Amino acid sequence: MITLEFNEKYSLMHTFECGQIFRFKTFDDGTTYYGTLENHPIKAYQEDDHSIQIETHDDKVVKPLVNRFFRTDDDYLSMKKAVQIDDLMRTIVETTDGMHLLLQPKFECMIAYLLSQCSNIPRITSNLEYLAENFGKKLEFDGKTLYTFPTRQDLIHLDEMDFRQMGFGYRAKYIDYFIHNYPDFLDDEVRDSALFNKQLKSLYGIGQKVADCIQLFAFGDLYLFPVDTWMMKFMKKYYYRGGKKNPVKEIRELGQELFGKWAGYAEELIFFYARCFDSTL
DNA sequence: ATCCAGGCATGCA
DNA sequence: TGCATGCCTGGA
Repeated sequence: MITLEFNEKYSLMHTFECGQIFRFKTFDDGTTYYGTLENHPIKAYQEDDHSIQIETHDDKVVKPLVNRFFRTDDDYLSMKKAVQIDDLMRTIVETTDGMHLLLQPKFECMIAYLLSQCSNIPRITSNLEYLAENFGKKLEFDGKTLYTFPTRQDLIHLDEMDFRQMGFGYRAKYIDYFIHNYPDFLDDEVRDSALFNKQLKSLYGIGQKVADCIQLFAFGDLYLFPVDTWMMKFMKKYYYRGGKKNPVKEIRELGQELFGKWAGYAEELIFFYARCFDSTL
């Protein structure tokens, strides 16, 4: 048993349901979630508002992984203060209270966001689960059957046609290309954030939005403000006052101006709120 | 049924 | 640099 304690509220449900991650599942309406990290089974349980408990098969090995994954070192209270720039943002912070960003395993995260374009959460989830169930490792844990996400080596024998048959559609060629042309820069010890963003965008199938999501969710660059259709609708309605038809670039920059180094947190709080709590969008 | 999703590459001004 | 178009496919 591993206990993670926080000064602030930590909501497992908000964290796993906000839309940043796809393959953690609850069977009890949001108190307990099951998933995997690397080759380890993870059961996460909401103990109280400020602490969660993790069960796995090897606490000693998994402890550093969950600390990293659940971002236990984030200065969440400073983030909340910084992001509450007006009444609307105060409402959003209150509504989504306890939602934390995660630091996701990078290979799975990259596949997930390559699959995300013109798709939706249920479909992305089922695409990822198909990969896990067919090419990952099966783990029995706490009465549940869990599947690890496959490594690149586990998928290297597959090609575009295989991925098309899995229902990936035109995204199949991006997955195929990524797996067979895995770039060295992803494993560089030292990263320059701006350069890294360009390097990601140079990959086949990765544009500004997917690059920002990968860099935010799997590499932890919290200042990024990914702009998808939800963010466009939200920002046009509440903050963006330009007149351009397709102001993705300006809205991305506006997000960074408004929320600074916490723009990534702001984006995810807004995304969750826009999708689940604002019926006018 | 047509239309559109959590975008991107491509071709063209 | 900016904009239009096609892309797989499942769900409304």
